[in-house]
Amino acid sequence: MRKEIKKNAALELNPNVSVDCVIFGFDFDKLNVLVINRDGVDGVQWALPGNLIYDDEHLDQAANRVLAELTGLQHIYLEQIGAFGDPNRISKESDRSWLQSIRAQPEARVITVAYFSLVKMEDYQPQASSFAKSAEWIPVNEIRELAFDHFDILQTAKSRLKQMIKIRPIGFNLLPEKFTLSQLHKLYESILDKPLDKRNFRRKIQKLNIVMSLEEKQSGVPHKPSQLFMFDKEHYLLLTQNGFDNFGF
Amino acid sequence: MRKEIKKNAALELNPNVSVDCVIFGFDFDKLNVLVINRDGVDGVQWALPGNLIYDDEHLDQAANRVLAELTGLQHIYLEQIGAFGDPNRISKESDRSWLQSIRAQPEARVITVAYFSLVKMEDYQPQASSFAKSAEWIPVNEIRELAFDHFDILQTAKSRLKQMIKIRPIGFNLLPEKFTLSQLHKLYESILDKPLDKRNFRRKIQKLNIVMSLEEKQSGVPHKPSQLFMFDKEHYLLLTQNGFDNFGF
DNA sequence: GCTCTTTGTGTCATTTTAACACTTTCAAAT
DNA sequence: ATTTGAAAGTGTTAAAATGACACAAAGAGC
Repeated sequence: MRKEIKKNAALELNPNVSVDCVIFGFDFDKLNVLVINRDGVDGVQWALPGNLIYDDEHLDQAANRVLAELTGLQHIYLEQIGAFGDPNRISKESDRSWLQSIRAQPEARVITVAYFSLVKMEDYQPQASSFAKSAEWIPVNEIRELAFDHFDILQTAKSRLKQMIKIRPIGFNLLPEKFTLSQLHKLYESILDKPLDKRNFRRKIQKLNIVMSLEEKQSGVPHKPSQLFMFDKEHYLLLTQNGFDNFGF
Repeated sequence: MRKEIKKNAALELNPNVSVDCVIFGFDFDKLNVLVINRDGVDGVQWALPGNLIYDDEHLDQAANRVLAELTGLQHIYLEQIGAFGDPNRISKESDRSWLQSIRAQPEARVITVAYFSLVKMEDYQPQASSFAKSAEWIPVNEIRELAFDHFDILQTAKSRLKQMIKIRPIGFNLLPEKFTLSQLHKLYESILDKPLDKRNFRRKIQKLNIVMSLEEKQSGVPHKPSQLFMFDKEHYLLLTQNGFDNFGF
């Protein structure tokens, strides 16, 4: 596996530019992020899935490819966060030695372009491959440290997400087709990291016209079953494109 | 001049990563952007000030350096917009031939990291140097075409600015120390590209507590002189850091 | 049929918004 | 001295949005 990467690297990997992906997933309780454990690094040290780009590759494509290679996740809409590139970003010894083992030019200055996305956890069982020893969902709030400058990137992604939630609808990507308003509510609370009044939340969501109530209810739950909803794709997309001004909580 | 750059390039310029700067200025009437005309390109074709980074240089520093080298503008807070890097971004023949004349590796794949900033036009008289044949303020709305993918970058910067104006105070960087509310009003209209009700605007601004009325008035104007204001730096900075939720127009 | 758990719902006081027009002040021209 | 032109400055009102708050309904399991 690693050999194949090295071979390509010799041909066309750009030694100076990499991509890293922050993939958020929601387990109906809290936000999680997809991290990998690198082959060849002792002990457990999580990193965001990322690697060098090819010379003739669009950045967005590179992000999708790298994510797929390391975790198996495919067909995900990735949105750019920005470029990170402290020339001294390789400060940890474990990062340095790992690069020695995997890169043709381990000392090269690297600029990394970070991407993020929101996905339904249930639809994406991560499958580690390439230099990823494992790939797992970890609760965002439990993460204290990551390889390279990945912790910074994660923080930036989190705050970008908080910002985004106020100007665009979010949820379509994080929830299953049919969902309850309580789940959506919990999702917003997880992202904003604060409690939201249930009734006011429901009022606001309904006014956006992005959810359609189904005829169907939850079943098998040991309490009053919840009404199920779907997103109204047309309105949802419209708001995604145009954004909205006043959705502050 | 060009020779000096080439020499440094041979030593440590990173052939794959550049920075570009979108500098907005306000002339009390409309938004302008700072562009250069490149030496060695026939006719007039504007470009954003930008160039390759050095290998050991922070991205932010590189942006500041390049901006200073090309236009003379210094000590400006630059904020990152993101990375741009279509592998086919060099589509125009003029761009290609210009790179041939100036770069050690003119065909190299380049990722550019874009920055933007807001400045007081009066404080910054651009002084072209290095490979910039000229450097000028051009009204944003008159720009139809730029070199490379700079037009895309400009569009992104504009929309980022529109977004930013809703969550942070803006003006401190674009207006002189003492200014009138009408000037601030016009600035907001220029950025949002739509008319705003005068009374409602003033009410909103006052409620933010970021402006302090001075004892002083305009003089020499052929109409009722305007009250002068200053920004209340403390409150202004506080809001810059914390942002605000509801400042939609 | 009792218990447990989560769903689902309305009101009211306060704040925010958008729409709207006329008087004041100065410089310049007559 | 008077007039003219041009921008500054100011308040009200109706409609909409916000935030705070509590209890009945529905199902599963025992």
